[in-house]
Amino acid sequence: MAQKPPTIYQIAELAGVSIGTVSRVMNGKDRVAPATRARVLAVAEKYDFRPNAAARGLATNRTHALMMLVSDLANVYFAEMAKRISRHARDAGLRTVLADSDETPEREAEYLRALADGHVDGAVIAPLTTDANIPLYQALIRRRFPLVLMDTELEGVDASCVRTDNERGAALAVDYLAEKGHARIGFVCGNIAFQTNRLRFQGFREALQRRGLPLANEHLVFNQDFLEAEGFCGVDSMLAPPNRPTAIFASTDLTAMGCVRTIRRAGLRVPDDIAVVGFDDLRISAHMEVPLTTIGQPKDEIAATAVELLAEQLDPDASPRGRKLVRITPVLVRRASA
Amino acid sequence: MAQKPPTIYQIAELAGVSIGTVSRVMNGKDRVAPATRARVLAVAEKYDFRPNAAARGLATNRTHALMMLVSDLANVYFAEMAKRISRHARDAGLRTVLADSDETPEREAEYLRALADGHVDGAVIAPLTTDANIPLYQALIRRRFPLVLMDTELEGVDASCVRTDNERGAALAVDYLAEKGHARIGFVCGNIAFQTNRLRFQGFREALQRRGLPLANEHLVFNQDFLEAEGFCGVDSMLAPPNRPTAIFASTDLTAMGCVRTIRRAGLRVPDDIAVVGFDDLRISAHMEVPLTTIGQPKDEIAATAVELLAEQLDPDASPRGRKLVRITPVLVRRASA
DNA sequence: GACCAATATCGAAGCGCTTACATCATTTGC
DNA sequence: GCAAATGATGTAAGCGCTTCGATATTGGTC
Repeated sequence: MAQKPPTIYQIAELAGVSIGTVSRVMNGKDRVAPATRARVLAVAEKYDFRPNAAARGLATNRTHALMMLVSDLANVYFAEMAKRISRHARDAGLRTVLADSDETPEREAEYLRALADGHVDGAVIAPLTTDANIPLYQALIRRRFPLVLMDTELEGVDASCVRTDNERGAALAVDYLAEKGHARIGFVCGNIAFQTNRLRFQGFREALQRRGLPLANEHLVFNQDFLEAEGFCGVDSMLAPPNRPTAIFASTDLTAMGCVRTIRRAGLRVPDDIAVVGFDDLRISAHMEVPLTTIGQPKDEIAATAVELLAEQLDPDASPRGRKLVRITPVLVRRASA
Repeated sequence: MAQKPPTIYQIAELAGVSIGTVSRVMNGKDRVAPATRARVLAVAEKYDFRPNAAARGLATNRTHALMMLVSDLANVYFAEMAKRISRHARDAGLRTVLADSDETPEREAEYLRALADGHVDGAVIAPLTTDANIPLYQALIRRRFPLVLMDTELEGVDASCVRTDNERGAALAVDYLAEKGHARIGFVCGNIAFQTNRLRFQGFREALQRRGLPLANEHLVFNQDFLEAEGFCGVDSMLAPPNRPTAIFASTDLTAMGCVRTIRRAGLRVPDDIAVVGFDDLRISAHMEVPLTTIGQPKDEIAATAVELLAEQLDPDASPRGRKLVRITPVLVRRASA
């Protein structure tokens, strides 16, 4: 076990002041005579004094930490987001406590409940797309627990939310493809359990309609299980010659990679025979054998906004909480696959 | 801001007992009359009572949290490890606080120093391979702060450590390749700044010697910058016909993917013209266009061991701390690339 | 030089828990 | 039946900090 670090009492004693004064210099809010401040600081430095987090938390009811709850940390997208959230949180003076629900509502519930024990001040959550935990979310909101939803909104949960404008992103993809002359565009959907993917499909369909482009059922694939995350994408079904699409929009880069792989294995070329557009712009997407053309989520903007929205709610003297929905506009990233 | 949750006093009052009793039933260690326990539990349940973490921490000097410090959370390998660590930690009753040093010693130092403020009980750290922060590590050890190093050992830091047996892994790769008849085996090293990669190189060279296989300088590439992480791997240089290697061992799957890509772009086939073996066995490695043959790190075993080693140190009545080095034996995963 | 407003500092209460010890009520053993 | 042991619960002292009201000090002012 660790050895006892110095407490505020010892520092006060050593600096010849009261603990109140030490506290004030450590927090730098109140005025303290420059000489005193210097003396205290010197002692604190010398003994490597760090105010105990628990004691501070108990006294102020603030932990300076947030929980980041995602459904699968090993998913590249979430990993990238977690990194960014934790960086922005740090810049805002907050630590990041990690929580991975492993795509199970039970575990998500567990973490949601744990929020009440006060080990964090608030949470940034990429919720599972399921109704199971809606009541828990609502309870948190009712208690005015600081909360920001990321990526997916929750029906009946009046929380702030940041997400990419998925519908718009899908439209971007369709427009790009259409302008390149593609008339038969297929859609391969990542795990349909995610709201994100559903919205992308919706945006896709609408964009098609807007342009008067047809959508054949056999040009539509919906994935369900987690395997999709690795790019088993079921695109094979639409590769048969007669009515094959000339382009495919995949609702996720991971899915898109699966498509490219399958298409090439079938002896077809990307983008010559079939063009592929993904969504997300993961770090690795630029480095595939066929660098992926994709709809890029401005990840850093999303992360920054999420932390900002949370910080707002954390601010004790802020205006009354208003639900905010921030839609971030995605961007077309042209590379080789389309 | 959040609304006040109930305290132990209110629960005690409502259940008609003293706070001591409530505390005892919440912690379940001491004996309490079954009837009383039931009553308290009922009240606690009804009011959704959760003992305040800060107060608990202050009283017990335990936070039930660990810090997981890595150099880049968006690196797939670390993301996978973080997920696993956090799962095992959770199973051991610990939360995981995330820290990403972004590969800078300064930030690493910052987090190392933060450990002293007691917001976590211990740390699992994948250290940067640099001498810069050795003194900080030593200071932590001196204070007997619970610490487990992951993946890389630190000269002069007497801490427990779990890592894959990198030398052995490299030997595995060489042996496999040699037995397949390859005599000219090249080596492409991931970021040489990492100890991990250096050890893999060392193991590679030794295995070659042991088998009496030659190692030409032009069959050796060392990467330095972070780009390597995405698979820019500099393998092009050894693709010229006359003395081209027939197989390549890449010290990282990410690097191996870069190799495969480059090789195929050059119009050569993997594994027919050049076989490629990677190291790590990432989740995506199985799903590349050419599924990667690789040396698999038993990630879950590493994570479990790390948490275990830490838990040992956390246990107040454990035997005196002894430094432990646990080497996990990697495993050859045969797929298509070699 | 007395008085007042600032300014700097002290002192103590309190944050919500755990836990050692005290207390009280039962049993048990003889 | 009574002392002692045993078990259940209450009590209160911290844990290390923040913060608010009280106190001490300083420097102008007239």
